[in-house]
Amino acid sequence: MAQHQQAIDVLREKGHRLTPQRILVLSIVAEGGGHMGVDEVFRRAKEAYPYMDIATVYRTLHLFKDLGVVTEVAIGDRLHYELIDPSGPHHHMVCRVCNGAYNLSPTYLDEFRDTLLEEFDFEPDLEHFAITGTCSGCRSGRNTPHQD
Amino acid sequence: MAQHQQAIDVLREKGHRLTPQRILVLSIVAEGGGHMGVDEVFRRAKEAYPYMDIATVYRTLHLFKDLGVVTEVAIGDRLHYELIDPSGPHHHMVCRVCNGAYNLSPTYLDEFRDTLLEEFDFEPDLEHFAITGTCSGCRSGRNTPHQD
DNA sequence: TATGTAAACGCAAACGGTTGCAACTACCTT
DNA sequence: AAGGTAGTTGCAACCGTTTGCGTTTACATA
Repeated sequence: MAQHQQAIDVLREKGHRLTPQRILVLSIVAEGGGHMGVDEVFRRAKEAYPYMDIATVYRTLHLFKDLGVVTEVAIGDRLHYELIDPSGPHHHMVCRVCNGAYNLSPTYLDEFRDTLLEEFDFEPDLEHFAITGTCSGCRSGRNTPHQD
Repeated sequence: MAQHQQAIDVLREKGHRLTPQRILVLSIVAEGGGHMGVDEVFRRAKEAYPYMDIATVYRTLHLFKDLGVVTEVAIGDRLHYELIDPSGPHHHMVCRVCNGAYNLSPTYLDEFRDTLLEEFDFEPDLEHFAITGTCSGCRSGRNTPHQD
């Protein structure tokens, strides 16, 4: 535990209340390791505390995102959440065949951002950004497709 | 009219039925010029044919997308549709302040695609892809924000 | 032109996500 | 430690979108 202690401190500092529901959601996201879908967070939260409401999960995750303690990642048409990465921000590549997710350093997008700024004076939002595509294994037919 | 005659031919060739509803939706999207939200398509369709159902609009737009006669563009959290551009595919830059949309030539993303392929053997789906950000006018404070 | 059949429709129910509201509670003040 | 209050919760209603299903209809065939 205490992997997310600083996240709790951020809550306090910004004047938000430390409710059991918030601590529960935070610990679930923290323990999950990678990014986690809302349904998965809700399922685990309800296991621990049966009165947990899905609206509370959504509100809590949005709050954490606004406070910058979790990052929001669009995978397919669903949003996933993960504890902010202490090793710095990164993007995601998600394979639409096997659903595998890979991290991508922001340096690969920096060049693209610079081009849009120079050419069009347009500042793109590329913060927490998932690129869908087909990964190496699935392109070669080595992987078996994932169902869900 | 007949701006979308070839789209109708594609329907016939692929063995789909030419229903009045499909022709209506197609002509609405074609006449709209730029990209159009589902609600706008539905509103206009219902004006012309009051029995029109929202489910039919969704199914029809999805069919047109699969057939490649319209392109689907995510603007904010809603999908918009436009007739396939005869001058070739393009991406969109959408300003999150004023909602303005700008076309972007694929050449700007080609380099990025090549990098991902070379470095990770990952083939990104960048076909019809909208980049959110802040446009020139809004960055300088010249524009007034759009409400909706 | 009449007939048969699968495709497409309209409707209603269901889905994931958001919002309004009354009840509750974390936390500040005393 | 007790009280007051604004922030938070759970519930239910709602929104945009999708899906299941019985009915209708476009189109192939005769």
